[in-house]
This record gives sequence, structure tokens and C-alpha cells, in this order.
Amino acid sequence: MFLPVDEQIRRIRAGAESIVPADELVAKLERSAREARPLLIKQGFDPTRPDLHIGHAVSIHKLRTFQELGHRVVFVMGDFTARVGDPSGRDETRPVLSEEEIESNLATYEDQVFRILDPAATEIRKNSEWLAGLALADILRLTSQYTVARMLERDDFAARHREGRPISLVEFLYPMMQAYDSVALRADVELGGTDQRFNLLLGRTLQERAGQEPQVCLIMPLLRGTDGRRKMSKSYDNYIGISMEAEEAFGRVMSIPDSLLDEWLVLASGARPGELAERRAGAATDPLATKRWLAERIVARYQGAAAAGNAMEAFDRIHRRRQVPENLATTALSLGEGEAMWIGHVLRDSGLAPSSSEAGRLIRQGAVRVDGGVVEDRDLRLGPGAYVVQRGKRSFVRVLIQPGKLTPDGE
RNA sequence: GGUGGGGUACCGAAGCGGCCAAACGGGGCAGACUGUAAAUCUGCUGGCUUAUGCCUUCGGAGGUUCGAAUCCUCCCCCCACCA
Repeated sequence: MFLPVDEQIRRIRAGAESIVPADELVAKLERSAREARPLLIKQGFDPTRPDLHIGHAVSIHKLRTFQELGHRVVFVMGDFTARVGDPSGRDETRPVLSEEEIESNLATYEDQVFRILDPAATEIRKNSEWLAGLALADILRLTSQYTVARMLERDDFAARHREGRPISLVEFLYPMMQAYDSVALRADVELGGTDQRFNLLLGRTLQERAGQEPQVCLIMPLLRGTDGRRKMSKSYDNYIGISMEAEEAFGRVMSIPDSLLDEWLVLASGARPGELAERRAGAATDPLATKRWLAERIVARYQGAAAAGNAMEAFDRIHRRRQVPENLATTALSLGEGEAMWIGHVLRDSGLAPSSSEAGRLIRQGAVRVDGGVVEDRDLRLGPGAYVVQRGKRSFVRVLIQPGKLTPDGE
């Protein structure tokens, strides 16, 4: 039923940052094989941010590996905290979500997650199932099992405490709740990024206090974002979304710094060991070719090969051959009373510039083209007709200027 | 409850009566270059039918002044120490 333990370990360990503790994983796998009983693998997700990116995908692919090895994967939605909200406002807004929003985000999750996981072998659970019913007495019992000093060991708590930045009391409860999820599920293994290390370890502690065998923590590296500096995150806009439009995703991969290429090959390409080694070697001698390969590969993984091919073609057309893209959005603008429309307003109203002041700046910098020619006259006006308006290298709009016929009420 | 320190543009952070649409850094955008939306260098970075003009902005509301982000009053919020 199961592959040999050492083969399982090999696959599980590939790409992982660490396994804590590794020998317990071996023991669990051996017992699982002996008793023909799959392990329960758990990972939690925040339902307030339903957009998954390829950073999340790193560990989701690892969940997939466990599925392929025959184990049970439980995907835990942290809906309980989402329902209560986060008054501390620690990182951005953690809005309170309604039942409907949670359901809708859950559906969004499934759509993305099942591009990686096998739906038939995936259990999705909401932590409100076991958290909502806890009484205050239960919670007191739970919190008495851990100390403030140990809580302050967590890196971000330690840093904030040291720097005198506020730590809300509820924040101490979030790790407790996540750890309690592991107790409730009797998890054998929990996956998480390196930023989850503390929470994962707390799960072990609470399980032991509850008389359970502690889970093994499988810690995955955090993928750095397209800026090559910070971890991938939607709020930094340095991410590549799993359901992102193919051309956008392709372009974003092409924009990563060369210094990030190797890390992404390892964590995001999903290449087999042999090919991976080949590509990593190639990255040193021909980073451009390697990056193109990676971009196509990443897009293909989530959008399919056809979309990836098209995205590459569109990229080449715009950036290598400096041509206008094949299919570009059309915006119809209507002249009011006037004969022609000032270029600044064309840019603003077609969405190429956020304001006419910004449009003016772009023109001054030589960033605006109309039908391929750079606009030098800041006072340029366009009469009725169709134009291809370009802002910078990457943004194009086909603008249709129509004679204004509207004779509003006044006249 | 007491004492002290703060709230400035997307973020961080200067400014402390006029030269402030507000230094500087980050981020973002653009130009040059290029192997790509890499790297590097340079510029821009409140709005307005395009103006050495007008309008809005420095926690909120009033006030002083020819003139306020800068001074005064009240209010809201944050932080530290003490209780």
C-alpha cells in the first residue's frame, strides 16, 4: 500500500527547510506502513485572503506529495478567527467576515487549491467546528498550559516587545487556537512556512499536554517575491497568483532579479531532480533563457501549456520585437461639445493614467505614444477616430474617440 | 489614576510662523542602456482643459495672525514609565 519509508522520506524532504523532529517522522511512517494506516497531514489557511500565490503553492505541492504517498490531507480554514476579527490590526486589516463571505472565499480557495491537490483525497475543515463550542473554562484551561515567557520567544513577539510596540492579548491566542486545531484533528504532521515555526511547535506542546503523540512539523522555506527581497505577499504586490492572468504572470516572472532565479527554480518550478540540476546550471550561463523557461513552466503549471505558450508569445511581441500586442482592450470615449480631446484626458479616461496631472508628467518624460509615435506636444488633441495609445513599454489601449452628440438638458 | 513622548503625503521619517505641495529614505512610475519588466544610471512621484494660476493636504474642531504643518484652546487616538 505504501512506498518504502526511506523513499517516502526522500520525497517529503525534498525542498523542505526542516523537519522537526526528523526521527519522529520516520517512526510515524514506519508505524503507518506497518498498520496500513495513513498519516493525517494538516495545514491551516487564512480565509480572509482568498488569493493564493505561488508562495503558498510551495507547501500545497508538498501536501500533494503526501496525497500521492497515500496519506490523508486536511486543509483547515481558519474561519473562526475571521468571524471574530482581529482588533489589534496587526498586519493590515483582518476584516470580520460574514457567513456568506466565508463560503464564497472557501469556493475561491477550492478552485485554486484543486489545481494542485486531488479533490477526492482532500478534506476541507473549518476550525469553527471545534473552536466555536469552547467555553471560557475550556479556554482558561488551554491558556494555563503555556506561559508568557515562552510566548515571548516567538520572534515577532520578542521583537515587538523589545521595541515597545503593542501586542494585543488576543494575539497570544491565535497561536493557541492554531495549535488547538492540531489537537482537535489529532494531526500527525503539520505543514507551514518558516514564519510558522513557533505556531507549529506550539501544536506539539498542546498535543502532548492533551495526552496525544505530538505532530511532526514540516517547515517549508518562504518563497521570496518578485522584488527578490521580501517574502511573497499580496500586500507587497510582489506575488504571482495561482489564478492570475497568464500574460501578467509570465511578465512578472520575467521581472524577477537574476539573483532570485535559482531559488525559484528549486521552489517554484516543480521540475524533476535531473532537469532541475540542468536548469540550475544553465541559469549561470544563460539567465534569460532560463528565466523564459521558468516563466512558461510556472504559468503552465496553473493555467495550462496553451496559455503559457500564448503568454510567452505576447511577451516577445511586446518586449523583444517592441510591437503592439495582438488583442488589446478598446475604450470608447466621446467628445462632449468639443472638436477634439486633449491627450491628457485621453490618457486619464482610458485608464492609462490616474489623473491628468500624472498624464502631463508622463508626456513630459516621453512615455506616451500615439499610433507608435512619441507625443512631444503636451497640448496634443485628438479628433474623432481610432488610435492606439501607449503608456510606457507595457500598457496599451485602443481608443475610439466618437463625436459627441450629447446635448444635455441645459441647451 | 499620575508623569512624560507622539499622531506629517503610499510607507518610514524631517520640518516647529512666511522661501512648504512640505527635506531625506523606501516603494511606485518613466527614460537611457540591455540579455528580460535583471543589473546600472537619470528623472518624476496631491488634484485641476495645462496654468511663473487656482484648489485640497500635515489626527479632529475652533482660535490668534497680513500669513499656521509650525503658536493657543478643547477633543480623539497611540506609546513609555510609574501606580
